[in-house]
Amino acid sequence: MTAKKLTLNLDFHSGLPIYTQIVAQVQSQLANGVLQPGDQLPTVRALAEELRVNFNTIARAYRLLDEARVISTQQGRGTYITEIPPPKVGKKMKAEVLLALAERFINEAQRLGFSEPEIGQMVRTQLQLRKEAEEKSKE
Amino acid sequence: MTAKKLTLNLDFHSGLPIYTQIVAQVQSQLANGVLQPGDQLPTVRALAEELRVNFNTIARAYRLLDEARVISTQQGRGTYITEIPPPKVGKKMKAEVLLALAERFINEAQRLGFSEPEIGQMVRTQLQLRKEAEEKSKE
DNA sequence: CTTGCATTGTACTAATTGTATCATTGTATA
DNA sequence: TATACAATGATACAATTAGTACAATGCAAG
Repeated sequence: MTAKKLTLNLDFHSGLPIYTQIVAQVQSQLANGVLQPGDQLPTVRALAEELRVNFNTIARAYRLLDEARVISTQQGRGTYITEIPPPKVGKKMKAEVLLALAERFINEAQRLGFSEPEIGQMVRTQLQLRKEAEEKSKE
Repeated sequence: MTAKKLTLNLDFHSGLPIYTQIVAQVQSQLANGVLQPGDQLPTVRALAEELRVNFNTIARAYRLLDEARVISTQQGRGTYITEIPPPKVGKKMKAEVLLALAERFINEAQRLGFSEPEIGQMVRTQLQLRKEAEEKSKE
């Protein structure tokens, strides 16, 4: 078993759902390089025991991360950080698709208590970071 | 689970609304140190049964305390005395969650072939629409 | 190579908890 | 008394987490 330790810090009284906190921290640790592509995450049951929560809560977090292509969960095998960044296989360039995505994102953020300015600021920052990263990689 | 006992003394003939008495006594016990930040309060139903009152009355009291930032009520979880010490940690974690949310959204949009300017434009548009809707509803 | 079993994630359901909405009650006041 | 309004109650709903059973995978024993 080569699963990483995955140290998570949950706040049970923050008003944020456990599964949301897990998703956030895994993505954060991936962005920080603490987690690397190919790393195996703890099993849903192992992490559940460590965090003292039900393993379905972990499964829910993993499912969200899987849907976001951040990790790959495989029944009977385990869960791994996705090896290659998601392929850009855009074919439906329809504005409606992007609109729906944006609405889902904004709704979820607002549901969790974030204000519209906060949301806008975060998106601007993230897009700017990616833009800079692209320019740097071109050199 | 670890909910405090929360001994309240209600006077049903004082002319003071039940929910007002609950609010006052919770605040009083917090000031006295009987209740500590992080403590979990009884569920609305448990406290309602103990006090022989409808649980909506408890919910109303909890809602007022929540609006006063004295407690944090969380659907599906419970209600907790607000943690004062780690405002920094709380903020940091919230930022992390929003960041993760934004990253998921942007990743998915890019995976579908949308460009960064397109994504930014869509979010700006949606936020602007909501802002206008809010202002209109205020009139 | 096959079989059995342990490990791992999945699906579905149940339980727990707060929320929203409207109805009822009771009381003050015109 | 009639009416208006605040307090409380009833009911249905939504969000989160937990429980249970199952399916896929891999590995080791035979």
